[in-house]
Amino acid sequence: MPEGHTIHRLAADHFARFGGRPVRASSPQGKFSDSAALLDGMVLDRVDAHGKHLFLGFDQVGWVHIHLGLFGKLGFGDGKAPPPTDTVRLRLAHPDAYADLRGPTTCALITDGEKGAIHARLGPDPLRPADDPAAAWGRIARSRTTIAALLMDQTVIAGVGNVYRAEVLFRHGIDPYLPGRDLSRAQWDAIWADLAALMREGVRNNRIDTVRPEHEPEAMGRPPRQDDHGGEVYVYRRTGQPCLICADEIRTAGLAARNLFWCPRCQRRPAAG
DNA sequence: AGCTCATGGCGAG
DNA sequence: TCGCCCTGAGCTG
Repeated sequence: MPEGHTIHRLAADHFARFGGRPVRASSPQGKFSDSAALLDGMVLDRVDAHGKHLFLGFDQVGWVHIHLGLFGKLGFGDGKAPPPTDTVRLRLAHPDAYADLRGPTTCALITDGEKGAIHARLGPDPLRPADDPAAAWGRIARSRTTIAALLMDQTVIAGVGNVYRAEVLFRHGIDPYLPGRDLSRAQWDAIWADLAALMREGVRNNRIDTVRPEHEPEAMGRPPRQDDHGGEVYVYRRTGQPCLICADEIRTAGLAARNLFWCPRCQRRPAAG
């Protein structure tokens, strides 16, 4: 369930549970056994997150670089850890808590230099306060690629996934097929600011909510809705359902091997000029 | 038991 | 653009 907000939350949660304390490290599944042996007994002394990349820093050893991919999960537990199941790639534990990592695309022990190379190839992250949206604008403003595809390109902007891209384009009334170069600077600045606020709230609540209070079904005089993914959204996975604002049918289409969702009425391309 | 799908990303053609 | 990697939930039989 990982977009950038999840990763930043996981970084903070790891530090809260394990920071400053020696941890036991193991790889019940086996694929990370050699590195886990190096980490065993070491102290987690810093964490970092950039986009969907999570970094756990162990002094004297290096960084554990984790990317959850589409399927990866990190599960926390309190107290003494139960016997792990055989899909646990990495277990970190001390007497009071444990964390089990399953199904990640990446789990590797890396150096400072290797970590730096990862930062260098990622675009700015709305959740990293020092990151500059101008770096992304430079790519977008001269690209013929659709804005929907650009938002998913982690070298352009880091941390946005399929939910935030669909939702932020809806919130700004932007046609997902609009080429990046046809977006205005004002639109981009508004998208960035909105993403920063939405994702910040996502970190806080550990879920994605994007529906403005005035558009909540109750406020619109409609019965409450049950979303199957845990948060309140306008268009994501609402194919065929009525738009919360205009009641038109939400559409879906494949775009770069992912499902794109949008409202054809609310997200119209500006008249050609 | 087997299929499909999921908030990702990579490399081959 | 496609196939592939990683796992688990929610269907269908």
